[in-house]
Amino acid sequence: MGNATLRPPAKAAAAQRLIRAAGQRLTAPRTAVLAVLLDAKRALTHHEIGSALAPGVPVDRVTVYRVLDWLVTLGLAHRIPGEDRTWRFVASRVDSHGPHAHFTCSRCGKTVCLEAVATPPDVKVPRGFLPQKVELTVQGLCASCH
Amino acid sequence: MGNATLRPPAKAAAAQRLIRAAGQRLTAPRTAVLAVLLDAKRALTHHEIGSALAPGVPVDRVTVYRVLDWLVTLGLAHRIPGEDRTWRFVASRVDSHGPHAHFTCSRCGKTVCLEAVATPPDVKVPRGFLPQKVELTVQGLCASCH
DNA sequence: GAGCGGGACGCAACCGAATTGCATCTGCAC
DNA sequence: GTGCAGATGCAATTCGGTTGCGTCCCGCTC
Repeated sequence: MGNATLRPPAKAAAAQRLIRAAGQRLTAPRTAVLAVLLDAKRALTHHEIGSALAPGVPVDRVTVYRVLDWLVTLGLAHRIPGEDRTWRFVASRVDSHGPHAHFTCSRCGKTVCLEAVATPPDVKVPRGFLPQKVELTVQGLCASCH
Repeated sequence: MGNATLRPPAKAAAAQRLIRAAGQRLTAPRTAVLAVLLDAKRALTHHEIGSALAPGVPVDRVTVYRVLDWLVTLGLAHRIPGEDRTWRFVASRVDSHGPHAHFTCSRCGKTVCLEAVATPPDVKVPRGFLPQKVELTVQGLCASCH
C-alpha cells in the first residue's frame, strides 16, 4: 500500500532524539514506533500502531510489543488498560508526567488524555496501604459517536 | 487463600434473596458465585472465584463467566479492568452504587473498593464528548506487600 | 404430583491478544 | 573493519475469554 499517511519527518527526528537522549540503541523499529506514538492524538492499541507504521518499514508484531514494553520501561510511553482487554499506549508528555485523566469512548474504544482534569491529590487509602499512582478514567461517548 | 472452609450460610441466603428479588431463576451456580462475591473483601478474578467455590459444587468455567456477565447486567456486580489484562468482579453495594474508587496492589494484584474516596463530580471533557462513568483507580502496594 | 417449555448448564472447540524460545542480524564501540 | 551484546523476525505456545450445541432442570400449569 502506498504511503497514504506520510509520517512527518519532524516526529521521526524527535523520536531519534529521545532515544539518543536515553542512551539507547537507535533502530528503525524503535524510531518508527515512537514516531507513531508522538504523532498520535490519542492512545493507540498495539494493532493500530502496527497498521500505522505499515506504509514505512514492515515491523514484526512481536517487535512492536517489545518496543512498546521497552518504551514504557524507559518512561517514554504510558500503558493504559482498556475495557476491551487490550492495552493502549501514549507517548509520555515530557512537560507533565504527573497524574492525569483518560477518556475512553465506550462505543469506538478511542482513548484520549484529559490534561485539564487533575486527579484529587489527597486519596484516602486503608491503613497500611501505600498509594503510588492515581488513574482517573472517564467512560462515555466521544464527539463522533453520539 | 485456598480456603477449604464452608461459605457462611448467611451469604448463600443473601445471594438467594437478591436473585429472587431480581425476578430471576434460582440455580446452584448463581447462588454459589454470588455468595462468593458477597463474602469477598476485595475484587476477585474469574479464576479466584472458580477456586473459591470449588469445595462446594463444581461449576464449569464457562458457567462462571456467564453468571458473572449476568450479574453485571443485572447490576448486582461490578466489573473492573485490571492491569494484568484480566477482569475482576465485586458485588455491588446496594447502599452506594455511585461512583467510587478502586485500589489495586501492583505486586499481588489485589483490588479493593475505596468507598471513602469520592470521584470528582465535575469532569471537564473536550467539546462534544459525553461522559457517562468516572472511574478512579489507585495503584500502589497493599498492607501485606510492603 | 406429573407434564412441559424455555432458559441455564456443561462440554469441547475456538479466538485473539500477548509471550516465549531461538536463530539471525545489526548498531555502535573499539 | 571487526566483534559482540543486544535487537529483530519467525514460529510455536500460553492464556483469558467466547461460542456452538446438546442436555438438564427451574418454575409454571394443569
